[in-house]
Order: sequence, then structure tokens, then C-alpha cells
Amino acid sequence: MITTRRRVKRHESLFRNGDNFINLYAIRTGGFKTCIASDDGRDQVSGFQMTGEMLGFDGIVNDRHNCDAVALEDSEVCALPFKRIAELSRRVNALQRHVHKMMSHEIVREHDVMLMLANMRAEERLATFLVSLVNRLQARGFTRSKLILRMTREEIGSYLGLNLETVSRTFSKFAVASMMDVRQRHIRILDTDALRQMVSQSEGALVNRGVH
Amino acid sequence: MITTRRRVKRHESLFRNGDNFINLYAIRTGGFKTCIASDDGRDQVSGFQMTGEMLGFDGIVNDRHNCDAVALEDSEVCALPFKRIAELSRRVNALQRHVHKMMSHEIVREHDVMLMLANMRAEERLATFLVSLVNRLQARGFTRSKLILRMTREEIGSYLGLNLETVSRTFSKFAVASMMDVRQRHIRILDTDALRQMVSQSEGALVNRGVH
DNA sequence: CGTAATGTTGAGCGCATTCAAGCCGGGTGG
DNA sequence: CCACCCGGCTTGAATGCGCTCAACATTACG
Repeated sequence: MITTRRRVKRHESLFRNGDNFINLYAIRTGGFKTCIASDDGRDQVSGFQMTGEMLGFDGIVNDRHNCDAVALEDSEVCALPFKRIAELSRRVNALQRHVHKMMSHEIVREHDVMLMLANMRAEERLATFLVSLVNRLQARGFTRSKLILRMTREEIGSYLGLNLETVSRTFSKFAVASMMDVRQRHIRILDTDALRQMVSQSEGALVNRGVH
Repeated sequence: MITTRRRVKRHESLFRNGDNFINLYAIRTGGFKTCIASDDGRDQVSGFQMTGEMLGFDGIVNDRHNCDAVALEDSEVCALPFKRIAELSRRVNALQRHVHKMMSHEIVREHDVMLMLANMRAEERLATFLVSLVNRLQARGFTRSKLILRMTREEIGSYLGLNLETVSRTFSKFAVASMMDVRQRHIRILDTDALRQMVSQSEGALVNRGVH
């Protein structure tokens, strides 16, 4: 299959809302955010994608990309012409199944985000975000106790439906509760269990740990 | 293609979270809600589906359904064996494209819900919901000024990330503002433009119309 | 080294929630 | 047929979480 490499520098975009949809992209190194915008100008980070993950499924329906994909750090991607993928998947069953599963997976992942946005409080949202990040890093062989955030507080807040101050405050709360060490974008997880608990805890949360 | 009809009575489920994934479903008559649940028991309405729409894409990724689909009224569906769809779409290009587009469409639709949940205030959320409902009804040949809601305030609230009281209060506000007539589940839209404006209005909203 | 971008923290406010009480309307049984 | 009941809906009052606005600290970067 003919794939072409492409480098994208930090803050540059891989594709933009309205661009013709030609390729799906597989991230080889680096990371991206995808942003959607509403009619009246408000915009939102709809997801963060890291090494090994795919990008661009939103473009299929209208043959145009439906969001912006912006590199969070210098990155490299493989461009996979969707027409070729479709052709091939007519002959290669495994590929067809894989494409279906990737898209279905994206749908399910977004369900989870909706559940978070509709039901969770700030602490739970941030905990959910961090657990997800750590899990994905771990799956790629990184330690699960240390991570460097590639995105700003504002971007995290946008994704979580919070504003940047609330994100910052919540990080501080976690630090006071000795759940983690927070030095700007350098995070060290001290109490993984506490963090995991916080994800599926309907009430109380930090108050139970004596933090206000 | 071998499709089988199936009737589902109000409050019965078409499939449940954890069920083996076999079929996609096309709704012939009636309507459904899909519900997802988090580990700790909280659940949420992730979408409403009506006549002509498809159901079940979330099941592909794990070969099990990932949510509950519950009929909001007595309904009838076509069960479409996904294996057959996949087979056929290897030979029929148009079908392959259609499947891809339906899934991509679902992804984009969920982006919009995320944007709503993360950024909008109660009035805007409800307005967005009603406009979407009316548009879908209109596309099926119904009037765009009158509608009967098939779901409770609680279900609407769950979908919109609000509680039922807030939904009720917001309906009342719309009524006071003469934007619509609200009699329980019977809604008559009086001022479509005002409703549409409210969807993409970052601030002010009803206050601008003298309602508090 | 200086400047701009990013992050932290505080104070006050407002919107949606929570808790509570009452209302409506449709279905059932006496 | 009417009284009753119960689920769904409405409305009110008080609370609190996250937002806004503002000041300051820290870091990245030219």
C-alpha cells in the first residue's frame, strides 16, 4: 500500500475543517488535538491523539474534514489514502473488519466522553482524563507513574468542558491530597488507586480525603 | 438481502449492553433511546433515534452491544445481519460507501453533542435539541411547527446533561417568551427564528427578550 | 535577559442543582 | 361514571460548584 510520510511541526495543522478529505492518518510519533467549532465561533477540543492512533474518520461522511487537527509537538504521520483503504478492504477481510472496528471504537469512545461531560464533576473529569492518558501511555510501554502533558491547561479544560482556572485548581487539589506531584506539565502519579477511584465515585471525592 | 422484521413494544429493549452483536437495525416505525452506563451506576441517554434512522454501530468494535436500546413507543425495526452487510459491501461499492458514511456521520453527530455538553447553557441545549428534532421530523415530511415528544423530561435532561427540573423550567421560559406553546409533551413552535437564534447565541439569550 | 505565554491563586457571582411541595392527566377499580 | 392513585410535570427556595475577573508567579523562548 502506498503510504506517504509527512512531518508536522508543533502548532501546525495536519488538516483543517473544510479541507478535502483524502487521507486517514496514522500517527508515527508525536501527538495531536482535534478541534471542532460551532457556528457562533465557540470551539472545543474534541480529542487528543497520540503515537499509534488514527485520525480523520470524521471526514468520510461529507468528503471534507470536519475538524482541525493540530500538532501538540513536532510529529510525524503516515497518510493513508482512504480510497485505497476502501479498495483493499474489499479484498482483504481482515482490513475491512479493522476499519469497521476502528470507527466503531471511535463511536464508543465518544460515548464515554459524553457520559463524562454530562455527569461528572470537575475532579472526576480530570481524573478520568489522566487515567485515560496513563493507560494509553502504558499500552505503549511507558511508565504509568510519570507523564509530561503536551497540552495547555486551556486545551485540557476545553476538552473536559471546564475552564483553565478550574483545571489548574483541580490539579492543585490532587497535589494537596498527595495523589500526585504537579509541576506545570510534569505530573508524577503517587496514588494510582486513589485516582482510579475518583473516576467512578459519584459523590464526596476529595472531601472524603480531608481536602477542601 | 435477508432482513427480518421485529416489533418492540414501548419500554421494551431492542438490545442491551453486553448482548452479542449480530445485527444493525433500521427503524421502520417508532422511536428509541440509547443508554450507556458507567461503572458506578450512573447512566445517560446517549441519543434518540427515530423512523428511518439506524441503530447498533457501537457493537462492532467488541462484538457486543455497548448500550441499551429502548423503545419510546411501540416500534418496528428491520434487523440487518452485519456479517451479510460486510460481505455485500465487498462487492457493492455503493453499499460500502454508505456504511462508511453512516458511521462517520455518527462520529460527527457525537462531536456536536460533545460541543453542546461542554459549552452550552441550559437554554441553548434545549433549543439545540428541539431544532434537531424538528429538522429530522421535517425531513420525514412532518410539519415543523408541531411535535409530540416521545420521551420524558428526565430522559431529555439525561441526554442534555441537565436534570429534569431544569428542562421543565427552560420549557416554561420558552413558553413565557412566546417562542412556543408547551402542554406537557405537546409542543407547538411559534417562533422558529427565535429558537434557531438561541442555538448559536453565546450570551444573553432569553434575557434579551425580557424574560427572567 | 526581557518579554510573552502559560499557570496559579483569590474573591465574588450566577446558573444549575438539590430538596421539597403541589399540580396535572390518564388509567383503574369500585 | 366518578374517585382515587400514581407517574410525570411544574414551581419555589436555598445551596454550591464552577465561572468570571483580577493579580501575580513561573516558564519558555527569541
